[in-house]
Order: sequence, then structure tokens, then C-alpha cells
Amino acid sequence: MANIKDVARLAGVSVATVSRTLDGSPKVTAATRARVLEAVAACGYVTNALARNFRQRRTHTVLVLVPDIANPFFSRIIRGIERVALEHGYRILLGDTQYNAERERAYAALVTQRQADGIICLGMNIPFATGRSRSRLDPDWPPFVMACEYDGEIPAPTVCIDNVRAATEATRHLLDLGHRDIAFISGPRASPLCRDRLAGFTEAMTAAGLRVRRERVRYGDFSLAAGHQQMRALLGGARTPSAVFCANDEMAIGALRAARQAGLSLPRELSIVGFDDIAFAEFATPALTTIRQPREQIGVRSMHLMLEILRDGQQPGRRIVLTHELVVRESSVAAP
Amino acid sequence: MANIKDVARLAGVSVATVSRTLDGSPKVTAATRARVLEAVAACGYVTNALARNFRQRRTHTVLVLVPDIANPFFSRIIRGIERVALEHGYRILLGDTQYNAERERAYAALVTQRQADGIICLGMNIPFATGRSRSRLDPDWPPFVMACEYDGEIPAPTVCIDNVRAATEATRHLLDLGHRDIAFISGPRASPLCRDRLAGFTEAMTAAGLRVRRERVRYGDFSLAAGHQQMRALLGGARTPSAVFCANDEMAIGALRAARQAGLSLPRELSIVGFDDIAFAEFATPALTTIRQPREQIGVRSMHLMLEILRDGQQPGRRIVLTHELVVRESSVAAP
DNA sequence: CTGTTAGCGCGTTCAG
DNA sequence: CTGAACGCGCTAACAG
Repeated sequence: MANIKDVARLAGVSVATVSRTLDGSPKVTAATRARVLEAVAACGYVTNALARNFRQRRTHTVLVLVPDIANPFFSRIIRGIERVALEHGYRILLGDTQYNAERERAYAALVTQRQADGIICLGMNIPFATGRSRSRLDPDWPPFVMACEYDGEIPAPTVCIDNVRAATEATRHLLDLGHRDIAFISGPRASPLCRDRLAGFTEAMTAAGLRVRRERVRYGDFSLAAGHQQMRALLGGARTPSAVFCANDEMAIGALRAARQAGLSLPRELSIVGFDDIAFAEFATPALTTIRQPREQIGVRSMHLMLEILRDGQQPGRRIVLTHELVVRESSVAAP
Repeated sequence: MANIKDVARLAGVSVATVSRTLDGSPKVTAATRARVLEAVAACGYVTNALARNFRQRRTHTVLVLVPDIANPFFSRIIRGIERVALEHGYRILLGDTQYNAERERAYAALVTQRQADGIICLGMNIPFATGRSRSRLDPDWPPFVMACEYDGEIPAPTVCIDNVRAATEATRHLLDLGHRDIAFISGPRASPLCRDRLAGFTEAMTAAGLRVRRERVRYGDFSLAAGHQQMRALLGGARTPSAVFCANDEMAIGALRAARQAGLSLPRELSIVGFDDIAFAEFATPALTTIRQPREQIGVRSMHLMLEILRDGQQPGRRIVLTHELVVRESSVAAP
């Protein structure tokens, strides 16, 4: 494998000139540039990025922490991040944390080991926020951006939607259809995002003069199986709700199936609303009414924020709120 | 940020001793080892992996090329790869190629730039197999392993299932249920894996004394939308098939929806069989009959193969064939 | 505009 | 068992 010295020798110039040429420096004569490029082509030279990164103390790599790579909700966000990254000469390293704080920390170590320049976190934990370093913006933290989720205590740069408002709208949609007994299947209790959605749900119910009964709020882990399980629990009670609002589409699809298995005719006997608008939502039976998040944009804006931090060397405590949209399909109809 | 020199000074030893201690070398006195570790803790030293990789000319990173990160089929495979990688001190870099050869090449460049030690390719193109270097195992190629897909011309290490046999079984299942007019919705024409599935389909049909009519074979791109579209085309003809076999579950779910939209009663009027057994298959309505691939195992074996190549420095032309399984659910029933 | 020189932080000789 | 010295391939600073 040819190195920069070989090219220099072959082109009859110094290694510095080769480096400058490859860097696109304007102060290299067209003639010498041509000679260098010829030599590069002749020996098939490729810059050793490892050496360059070592020298520059930058990896041009951003670590993206994903709670669950199998959840299609995240894939479009990742694509948005990746697109912007590639456009700016960056790469992304994907870490599947499986909602596990330990794994999150293990991945975050890559930054302290200088294997990545910063972290974009799609999950709910901030990997290096432990003990006393919570509740303030620690200058020792590496560049990082939260996407979708956020931490109430820590003023970290964040890109998300207004979850309270979105949940309120979804709930109001069901109320407008005449539903009164509405259940909510939430994600993990610890998730701030889920608390917001629950808050929005409660707010809309209260505004309609209804109170949220304790057994109408259930918690899952965002999986198909969880939605199925929680729906079964709801159907096991004395009275069954006429509508269910789920904190994500996968749980909604799981709930859909449980309801059908229980013999309910959908959507007539039970309305369901999801959240996220993943591709499968449109292809469910009945097609799922849901809240669409601008997933690609969440990724794009997150990466732009990261680039900004990497450039300026400081974390703006900024929070970008993007707009969502209620997509009404077949799964929500007038109350029986 | 403390470096190895700081630790050496603090512990009153040389940098070599620090390096050896951290490496777990047996020839370091317990006493000095303790002093070193104390110093490491005192100044919060973390090895600069960038420098180490540069020095050792290895990145401990494997690039995984995924045709479509949004396709849930791949996520479990990735998880298998990742698990083995982490267990052996490796990391994976995920590249979403979007079935695009150009992007594939761009990612593959990371290896020539020494940013990754090898490539595991879940797609159908071999990124550095172009022109004359096809059809033989080029020694200049970096370590690489094909998973799921494979290239007939090139004897590359591969982990996959027997697609011909799996497709034969799926088709025979439908034949056994009394179906005679069966359609096949394939993936891209260029995909060897899809050709095998088509071959298996044809083989089973022929063995049953039926011939496959041209208009009964349709091509999609593995997406929900493609399955929907191809199913609509099938329903547009004079006669409609009584069963459809799809090359993956997403297209099967798309087909399911198209059939229902056309007013068919499922599964009574149309049986559907998918391929892969992604999580959504079980939650479709009706629940999808499909071929289960050992996805996690495909990942695990691929990474083991990669580790072997990395260790021995040579590509075994090996091909590992794992076993699949027909999972019968609700979507396939006796022909009307 | 180009060449020379000096490291980046680490692992690895080779002496002692 | 430990230390001193060197070099990996590259870029940045400074001369010329």
C-alpha cells in the first residue's frame, strides 16, 4: 500500500506538497498539482484516514444512539442524519442501545476514546449524565444532541415535536367523534416524551369534562407485543373503552390485533389512534389514524445542530420544535 | 485530557510500563501495576483509541452494508452481528446503501482508507467487484462476507439459507391446500436470491404438473408499496389467482391490503404467503404464513466468519447454509 | 509557491 | 522486570 512518501518521491516533490494538493489548497501550482495527481493515480494512493484523524484529533464520525434499531420509527430519522453527515464529510456510527443504560454508556465511551466527535441520542438517557453532573450543562461533556426525547433537567440541545399538543389533538379527534371512554397505552413510565403524551391526553380529557380513570392508562415498551398485551388487559375489564390512543404505531398495531382476536369488529366497535406514522400504519387493517412526525427533518436538524456545535466548540442550549400532523385514516370512527 | 505520558510521570514509571500494564502483560510486578492503575484513576486517563488504531494498523471496526435500514428484516441480523462483534472487541459501522451501488462503493472506500477492517454485505452487490476483477477471488479485496445474498460468479464466504428449497416448500404448502393458480411477487430481477426463490416456485409448480404463466410472476422492490402495486396489477386481470407467494413479508402485507381494498374476503378468497417472518407478520390481519429465516444466527455466523478471516488473513471460500422453517398462520387456507 | 522539520499518542523494539 | 528510543503516516508551522 503506497503512502504519502511514495507519492512524493514519484512526483518529485515533498510530502507537504502532496498533502496540500490533496487538501485542495489553493496555493499549489497547476503544474505541480497535475504531477502529484498523476503520481497518486500511478501508485493507487489512498489517504490513510486513520493517520489523518490521529493527526487532526478528529474522526469526522458522529455516534448515533438508537434505543431500538428494529423500530422502523427511527430508520427515517437516521436516514436524515446520515444524509446531512455525508454531505459534510462526516460518517455516522450507529449504536443500538436496546433501551439499556449500560449499553448506552459503553457506546458513549467511544467518544472519550476519541473514536467519535459527538453523540446524537435518540433515546431517553443521557449517557454521561450521572450523579452530581446532572441538572446542569457540564462543560466536560462531549458535543451531543438529543432527538425526539429530551431530559427535563438538563438544558441540552434538542430537536423534537410538541408532544403535549400532539397528544391533545389526537385525543380531541377521538372526543370529537363522540368517544367518552378512551384508554391510553403509554410507553415506558420513565420516558419524558411519554409523560408529555400522557399529559396531553389528560389535558384534552379534562377539558372535555371527563376524568381519566387509573385503569385506563397502561404502560408498554413500544413493541407490537406490548400493545397486544395491554389491549388484552383493557378488554378483560368489566367495561371496555370505545377508543384507544397508543403512544406509538407498533403498539397500536398490536392493540389492533388483540381487539380483533377478541372478536371486536374494527373500527366499528373500537377506534384506535397511533403515533409516529411509520410505513406500516398505512397498511394496517384498518389503516391507522396517527400523528405524523417529520422524521427525516428531525434527523436533518439534529445533524445540523451537531455540525454547529462541532464548529463553534460550544453547546447552544437550543431546542428546536418541529410541527406534527394528525393523519386521519380508517381506524378512528364515530363512537357506537 | 491526560495521555500516557502524564500517567507515566504520575506513577513514576516509563510509558512502556504503563502500556504494558494496560495491555495486561504478565511481566509487570503487582506493585508497579497497582501504582500505574492508581495513576490512571487519578488523572482519569483513557487510552486514545485513535492513536492505538493508527499504531496497530487496525480499527477493530467492521463495516456492515445494509440495502435498507428501514426494512425490519435486517435489524435482527444486525443485532446478531453486533453482539458477536462487541464480545470480541469489535465495533460495527452501519452503512445504509439504499440498494444503490454508488453508495455501496462510497462506503466500501472506508476500508481502503483504513477506517474499517472488513465488510459484511447484506445486499446484492459486491462493492469492489467491477470489470475484470469479477468471477475470481481477488487477493486485493479486503476481508468480506456476504450474508443473505450472494453472487453466483464469485466464491465469496457466504451465510444464507437454501432459498430454492424454502420457496419450493412455501409453494408446495399452497399446492397442498388445493391452489392451482398461484402468483409470485418477486423482488428485484437482478437479485440472485430472488432468482432462487423464483426457481423454487417454478420447480414446485412444475412438479405438480402446472406451468407458470408469465403474467403470474411480478417484480417489486421489497417495499410495502410494491406489494400493494403488484397485487393490484394481479387483480386487474381477467382471472385472479387464488393464492400469492411473496418474496418478502413487507410485500405480502402490501398485497394483503390491496386485496382487501379490492373487496376480497381474506383469507377465504385469497391465500398469501410471505418470506422472512418479520415481527409484523404475526400481527397482520390475517396473520401471515411465511418462511422464517434464522435472522439472528445469520448475523452471528457472518461475524464469526469475519473474525476468522481477520485472524487468519485469508478468505475461505466457504458457504454456510442455515435452516429455514415454514410458519403456517392464518393467511393461507384451502382453495375455494 | 514549496521544502524542512517537528510532533500527534501510542506500541514495540532492544538494552540493561 | 523496566526504561529509552524509535517510528507509524500524516499535517501544521515555519523557512526559504
